[in-house]
Parts: sequence; structure tokens; C-alpha cells
Amino acid sequence: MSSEPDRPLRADALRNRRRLLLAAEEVFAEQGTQASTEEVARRAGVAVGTVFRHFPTKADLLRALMKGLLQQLVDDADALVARGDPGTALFEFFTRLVERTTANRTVVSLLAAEGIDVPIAGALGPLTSAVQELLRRGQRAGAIRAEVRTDEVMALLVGACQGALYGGWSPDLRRRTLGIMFAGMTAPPV
Amino acid sequence: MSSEPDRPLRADALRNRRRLLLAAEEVFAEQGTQASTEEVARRAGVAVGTVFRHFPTKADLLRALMKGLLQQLVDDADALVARGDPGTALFEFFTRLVERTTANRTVVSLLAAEGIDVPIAGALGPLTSAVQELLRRGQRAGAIRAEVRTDEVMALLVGACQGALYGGWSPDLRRRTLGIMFAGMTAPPV
Amino acid sequence: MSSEPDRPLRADALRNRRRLLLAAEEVFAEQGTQASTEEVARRAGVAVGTVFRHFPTKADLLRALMKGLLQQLVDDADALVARGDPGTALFEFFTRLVERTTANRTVVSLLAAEGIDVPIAGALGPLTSAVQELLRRGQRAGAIRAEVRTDEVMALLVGACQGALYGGWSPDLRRRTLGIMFAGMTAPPV
Amino acid sequence: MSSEPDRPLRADALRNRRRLLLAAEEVFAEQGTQASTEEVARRAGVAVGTVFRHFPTKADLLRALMKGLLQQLVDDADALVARGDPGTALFEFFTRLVERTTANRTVVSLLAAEGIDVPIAGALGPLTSAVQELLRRGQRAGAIRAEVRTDEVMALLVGACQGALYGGWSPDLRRRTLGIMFAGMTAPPV
DNA sequence: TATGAATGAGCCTTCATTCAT
DNA sequence: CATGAATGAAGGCTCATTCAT
Repeated sequence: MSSEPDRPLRADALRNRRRLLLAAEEVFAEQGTQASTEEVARRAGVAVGTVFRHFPTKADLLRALMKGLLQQLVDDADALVARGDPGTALFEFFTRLVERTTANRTVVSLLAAEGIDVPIAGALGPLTSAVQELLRRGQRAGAIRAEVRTDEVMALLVGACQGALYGGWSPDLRRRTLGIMFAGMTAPPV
Repeated sequence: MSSEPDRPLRADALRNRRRLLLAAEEVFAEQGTQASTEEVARRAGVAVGTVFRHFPTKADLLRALMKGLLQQLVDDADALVARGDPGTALFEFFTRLVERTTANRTVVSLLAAEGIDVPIAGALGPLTSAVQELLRRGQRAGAIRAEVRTDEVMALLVGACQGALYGGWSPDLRRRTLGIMFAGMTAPPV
Repeated sequence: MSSEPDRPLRADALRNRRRLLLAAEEVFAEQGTQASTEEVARRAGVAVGTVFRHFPTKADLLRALMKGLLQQLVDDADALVARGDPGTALFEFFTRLVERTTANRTVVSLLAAEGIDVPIAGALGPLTSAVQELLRRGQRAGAIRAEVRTDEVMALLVGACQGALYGGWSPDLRRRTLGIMFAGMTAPPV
Repeated sequence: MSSEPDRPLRADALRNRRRLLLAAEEVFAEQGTQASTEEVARRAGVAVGTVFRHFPTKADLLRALMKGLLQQLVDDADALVARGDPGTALFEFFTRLVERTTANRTVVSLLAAEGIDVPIAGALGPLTSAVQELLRRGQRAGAIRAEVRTDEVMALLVGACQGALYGGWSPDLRRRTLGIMFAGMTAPPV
């Protein structure tokens, strides 16, 4: 599910790797990316050395984490492509993502991670593709204006997540704020 | 302009205070709030001790910086309230703010500052008031839907800034993304 | 002998812990409790981080040191209780303690440590008990007056150590000064 | 009264000097000699620069303070020499000094000042002379044994002060502890 | 391979002392 | 002379990373 290793690992090593990613997600979600590696190790029930054996650098750990999280998003989007109502699938995706972000700051925290030079643009590729497909279907279904492009949608997506995170949106505020974004994608431009 | 001191200072002290805030803005904009106080001092051309004489704590420096930056935003908004076209003033404000953020990550970096317990909600008060006025006028001018509330607008504002910052919006992308937000505020909801 | 760790440690860690306490005793004895942690590390031949791994705070190090030193005193007193001549054991204890203090200001320096909130009164408990027993035996042997109480004896003990430390008592002066204290405990009051 | 300056001073400078010594006594009594020079200045109602104009070094300030305090003790002792009951004057002096110390840690704090290399032994000279005289008279009056020497008495004095300071002697404990010292000076040795 | 102790650069902050105003 | 801002050397402590066990 989350971020496969580069090469086959012994069963216990693989288990540790998974535990670590889970623990890291928790810890960074709670405390931001400044949380210490020690804390991640503690939460995973291993020693620091183990963290560094699996991820030679804190940045590597963050990268792996992000890769896994992005994959989940892609899977989510793909599922909506496959089974969702074309007219609302994109909006549904937005809503879910923001909901998740509100409760879990990891994705955004990672996007915002200042010290880690993850080639985000590149890593975002697969997610962008999935969103593109959702967008295309929404447009075909007549629910979204034809001129809307994928990069705007991605921009809105990131903005919504960040805004939700640092603004602490309530469910109601979230609904109304996204409502405006959705209306903007539907209606003719100003 | 930016964050007045609590008490009258000698000419040289005042000059240093200003230099410090300027340097801090630069440094934190470039490196995020984790940049060292030492670096701020170096950039300002003073010794560390001087930073701490003016701002007893790093958090105090960040607070002062934020206060000044917010004040600039409020002034900007107030000017638009006084002299702008009611129908577009709010949108104009959005655009300017995002433009500035794209080039200067400080505001956003501060909003996102995790370690600093700035009473952001409180400090945002005056800005919120100014935005509220811009919104009200836009609504009176018939350019913005009546149901749109201030908190959604603030949410969009923060989201736009954050998105622009971490997404690295080009001028074109910025125009289109904000265009969707504006359309959403103008048009009837989905 | 001196201040056991809370939990089992690896051989090398234990060795370092001991080295640290030894170095700390030396350093604080020479320079007082204001000596830097860095200096303690240097003397112990380790890096600062190691000091803080063993003792999260300078105060913790001082506490541990004091605990160990007090334990030595208690052991010393207990030995005199078990094997000493009841009539002179208490005086013997006084003499030994002061002798040691003259050469090693640590105990006193710690007692006087102003910044460290060691619950001295509490920590002194076991020592007080041992002294009490020495006193009782001295009284039973008819060598010390019945009215003398433990707290006076402790007060004299502390005073003697402090006096010896800051006065730099010579062996002869020490003998005569303690002689007066002992005479005071033996003879009827003025 | 307390520590005259080396050369004549302007009226205001003299006033400041006195204020400073008073403030320093207060501050160091409360917080020990580690209290900051800034705090002394604040308490005296002057700027730091003024402190350093009068006392080029913190150590100089402490030295001056001590000189003044010692002078008070000497005056006290001299008064007892002149007007006290020979048989009890020395004991009276002990009691007063310890009483004062219990409430005011300055003298002792200074004696214990680790960083300041005051030639205490030398500075103690006049006090020693006065004590010597008190002792001599006590011995002539038959109240103190002939073999007791001045240095023992000084040693007991310092010990009593230090003990009282760090032990926090209650009035009762003080009486009993000094009682033993006095008995020891009166009675024949063990 | 896992452990967890050791390392050491770097951070924030304090404070005696100097010096421009 | 007084003022109080500036200096800069420490000091305590953290934490990513390395390495002996």
C-alpha cells in the first residue's frame, strides 16, 4: 500500500519498514515535519538506528512517506474515475481530500516541508493524471466549464488543503468554501 | 510602516530595529522560520545580542514581523475600500496579495509557523474586518453573491496564498486559478 | 558505589556514566557548580551530547552527583555505627567528613548550589538517620550529653564543612576547631 | 558607613555610589552573587553604564560591598569591646552575626563567592583583630578557656554563618547549636 | 540486522563589558 | 557624568547521523 522498498527485504525488515512509515505518518501529522527522528522510532517501537538503516536520511523518510500518501490519493482518484458519477466525481475527490487533510496534516505538511527538496512537481505527476481524467469526465458530463485546465484544478486543490489545514475549517466552512470553488468551475467566468 | 516599537527609541536603536525587521523578513522569506537568529543578525549587520535586545525571543521577532506584515495588508485593503471600484476591489485585493506572496513567502510562512504560538486568529481580526468591508461593497455593487460570507472569503484567501506559494504559480496560472474563485463568488452555487 | 543508573546500561554506557560522574566531581570541586557542562565532557573524554544523554539537564547531573556523594557519607557513618567505638564514633565521623571536604569542595559546593533545586532536606534524610544513630550511641556511652539533639549535630556538621571549605583549615586548625565542637557536645552547657 | 570611594566625588556621583551599594546588597542577598549587574542597576534606578563607571568590574562591586559589610561587623565588635560584658561579649557577637546572616545571605554569599578572588584573609584582618580582643576579654573574665585561639573562633564563626545560611536555622536551633559552640569554648577539652 | 550510545555542529539565550549618544 | 544600545563570548540543550556492540 504505502511506498514499496527498492529491493526485496527479509520479512522482519519489511515489517519494520511498514511500521516506520505508519509511525512517521502519525508523528509528522501531529507535530509537523520538525518532529524528531527519535520520536518516530519510539512510536514505531524500534531504535533510531533502524530508522536510518531503512531511510538513510530524514528527507528520505519524508520522501517515502509522501510517495505512499500520494499513491493513496491516486488510488482514490482512480476509483472515482472507474466508479464515480462523472458530473460530481471531481468535486467528490476535492471534498474527500480536504476532509482528510483537516484531520491529518501530513500531506500538506509534506508539501510545505521547507527543508526537504522533494521534486514535488515530478512526484505529483500520477496524481495530476488522475485529476486530469476526473476533470475531463466532469467536462464531458457538462458539469464543469470547458476552459478549466488541470493546472488550475491542482492549484485549487493544494490551496484548499493548505487553507483547511492552517485555517482549521469547520465542516460547515469547508462546505461553503469548496462550494465557491465548485461554482467557479461550473459557472461561466466573471 | 512595519511594526512600531513599544516605546521611543534612540535614533540608532530605531534604525537597528528597522534593519532587523527587514533582514528578518528577507531571511525568513528565503529559508522559512527555522532560519537561525544568528543569520538574521548577520544579514542586519549587527551582533546577535542586538537581536535579543530588541526581541527577547525568536517568537517575539516573528510576532513583530507578522504584525507589521498584517498591517500592510490591512492598509492595502483599507485603501481599496476608500478608493477602489466596489465591484472589483475584493478581487483586486486577492490578486495583489497573491502576487506579493508568490514573491515573498514570509506571510504564509508565518501563518504556517508551527512552533510560534502567535494568536493568529486574533491578529487576523483587523484584516478580516477590512476584507469584510470589501466583501460588503462587492455585494452591494451586485458583483458578489449575497450568501457569500466573510469566513469563506478568508478561507479562499489563505488557500490561494498557500497554494501559490507551494505550487509556484505562474502569472497565467494565477490569473486562471483566481478566476475560478472569483467566478464562484459571482455566480450562483452549483 | 556512586549513584546507580535507573536502568541497566550497556557496558560502554555504564563506563561513560561513571567517567562522567568522576569528571563532574573533579570539575565541580575545582571550579564550583558554575563550571560548564562542556568542561565536564572534556574531562571525561566524551562529547557534550553524551553528558546530556546520561543527564538530561545540568541539574540532573548535579543531583546524581550529590546522591552518590551522600551515599558515601552514609556508608561511612554506617560503618562507624557497626564497627566504631561508640564513645568516639561520632567525632570520628565529623573529622573524616571535614578532612574530605577540605580537599574536595564538591559536597559543600553542592549543598550551596544556589540554582539547583535539589530537595536537600529530603536527600539528607538517610545521612541524618545515620548521624542520629552515632549520636545515640555516643550518648549511651556517656561521651555526649543527653540534651544534644540530632539537628544541632547536623547543623554543626554543615557549619564545620562550610567553614573548613571557605576558611581553608590547616590540619592543626581543624583539630582545634573540631575540638571545641566536641567539647561543647561533651561538657555541660554554659 | 559603607565602603568609601578612593577619591572625592561630586555630590550626585556619591549619591549614586551609595544607591548602588545598597541595591547590590539587596539584590545579591536575594539572588546570590550570580544576580546580573543589570538587575543591580535597575534596583538602584540607574543605567548599567553607571554601575561600571563606579565599579569597573562586577568583582570590584562585590569587593566594595564586602568591605562595607565587614566594616559594619568590625564596628559591631568594637562596640561590644567598649561597652559589653566581657564574659559574654564574644558570644553576643556570635549570636548577632548569625542572626543577621540568617536573614541576609549577603555576607556569607560573598565569603562563598567563587568567582571573585577577594583576598578574604587579608580583608578579614580588622574583623579578626576585633574578635581577638573580644576573645581576650572573655578569657580574662574566666568565661573562655585559655587555650582557645583566635583562628578557631574565626573558624567557628564562619562555620556558624554558613551553616545557618544553608541549613535555614530556626531561632531555637540557632540557640542550641551556638550553645554547643559556646560550651565548647568554656569547658575543658574532651 | 537491530540496538542505542556517541558524536558534534548548531540553536537560542544570557550577561559582563564597551562605547556612541 | 549618565544613558542605554551594541557587542560577542559562553552556556545549556537538541537532534540528525554514525558506529561500536
